[in-house]
Amino acid sequence: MSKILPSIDEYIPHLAYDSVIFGFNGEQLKILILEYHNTGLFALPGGFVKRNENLDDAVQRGLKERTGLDKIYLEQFHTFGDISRPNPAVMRTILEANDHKVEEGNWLLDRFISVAYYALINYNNVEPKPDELSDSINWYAIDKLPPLMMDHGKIVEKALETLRNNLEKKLVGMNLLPSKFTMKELQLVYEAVLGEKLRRTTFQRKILGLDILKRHEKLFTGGAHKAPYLYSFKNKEPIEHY
Amino acid sequence: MSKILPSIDEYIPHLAYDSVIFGFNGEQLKILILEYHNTGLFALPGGFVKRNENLDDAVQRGLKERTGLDKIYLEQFHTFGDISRPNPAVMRTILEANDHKVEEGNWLLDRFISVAYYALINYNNVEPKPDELSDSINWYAIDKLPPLMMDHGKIVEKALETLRNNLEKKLVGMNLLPSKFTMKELQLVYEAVLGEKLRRTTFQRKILGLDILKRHEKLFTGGAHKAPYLYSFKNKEPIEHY
DNA sequence: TATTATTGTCTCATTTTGTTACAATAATAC
DNA sequence: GTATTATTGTAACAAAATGAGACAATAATA
Repeated sequence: MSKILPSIDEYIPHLAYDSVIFGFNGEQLKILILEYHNTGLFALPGGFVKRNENLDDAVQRGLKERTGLDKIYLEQFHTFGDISRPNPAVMRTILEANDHKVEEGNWLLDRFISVAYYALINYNNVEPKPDELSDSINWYAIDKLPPLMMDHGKIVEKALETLRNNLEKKLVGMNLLPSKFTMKELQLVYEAVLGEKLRRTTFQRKILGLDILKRHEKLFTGGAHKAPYLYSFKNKEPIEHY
Repeated sequence: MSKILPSIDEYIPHLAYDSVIFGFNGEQLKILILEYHNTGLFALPGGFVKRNENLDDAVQRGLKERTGLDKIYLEQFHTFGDISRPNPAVMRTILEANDHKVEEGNWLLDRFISVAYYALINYNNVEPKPDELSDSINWYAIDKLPPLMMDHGKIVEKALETLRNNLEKKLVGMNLLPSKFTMKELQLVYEAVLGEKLRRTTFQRKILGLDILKRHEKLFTGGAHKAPYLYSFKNKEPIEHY
């Protein structure tokens, strides 16, 4: 059972990252949360930085291991560096629940500074995979998160705040939707992120006014009503077949 | 001459901070830049984080040592973590120019991840003090910076970008002006930060509309014209006597 | 062919912003 | 004193952006 722990020789001590991975299921904004074996502890997916690895690459690597997704839109939003934030007791609990013997002074029990990133991914492309210490990884709606360990609750809060503030600017980098989408779907994303309803006509006019969308064929869903157009972002190659 | 180098026992390895300290002289935005002894190298003021010290506190401490200012408006804006960023040769040059013998493997020559902060301070309250390794610290206008070492040029760029994006929101935390100031002075700050001229009447209406200013007595400068009012930010105690 | 739900667009009201104008000063020159 | 000058505070109107509602144009179904 007991796997090999990350070694201090391979990683930079005292430095970690945590990632807030946002996904969208069509109506709600969700986040990927890990649950550790036999501990009842919930946490953000995180990891360590190799000694010869760029910080950004370390996060991409962790994200790929967990979601299978490559070259994801990632944004660093804050570095958490209070002394109070790490909790050796929590770390020890996690490790021991996994049958690791943890000697006093193990680097994993030290103080950690954590660089936090958020990612916007397409919920449907993803097959979440737990890491060695966790028994599950699941999507949770942002208003129904379990209590998170250490300061991970604060990290999520700050991620959401940053995302809300930058929504306009980050629209284009957005990966929450498939490459072709309807105006309605885009509006739902906005509403899920901002947490408020928007007016359809104003929203449509504003988005079209930004001149960042390319219009494609119509989408016939079988509903008894006029069919909406599909759009894609001008700066991205749309994948054919919706 | 040779002072004692910071010891690995006291500080967290591989972790540093750099600060972009903005000041305003009435017309231009300036930044504090260090010059290292006998090297011709220019750098941002930075430092290390003590093992039992909050990250934010470390930056406050460094700022206080360099400017004498306490409890400054500081904002963390990015963490720079590329492997290419540190340059052991540069660090060795700096240390050896200060008559330090640097053994191979010294922690100061390692890779460093740097958390970058910017500060907004009142130019006139400040008596910049160089640190042990530097022979001078000076204000430089943001469009006339000397070539900075390592990635410090990029750090400044990103600081400016962040400041411009957040100007509205950070207005209140602003310390670029004395506690009482005229509308004209405030407009000059905006123009210096944004790098563009603004229209007087629109600016005035907009700022007053935010309802964050308290109006005080008039300021008589001796000019042959109507005297402007002095204002202060509602959330800050104005210091009497302009 | 009528009905229903939803979409794209138009119109008009409201709000915000851009621009100009102008009266109200503080000093100075006469 | 009184005219002159530079700058400020604010009003007034124009232009642009946004809010809110109306409505015709569909895709299905009854």
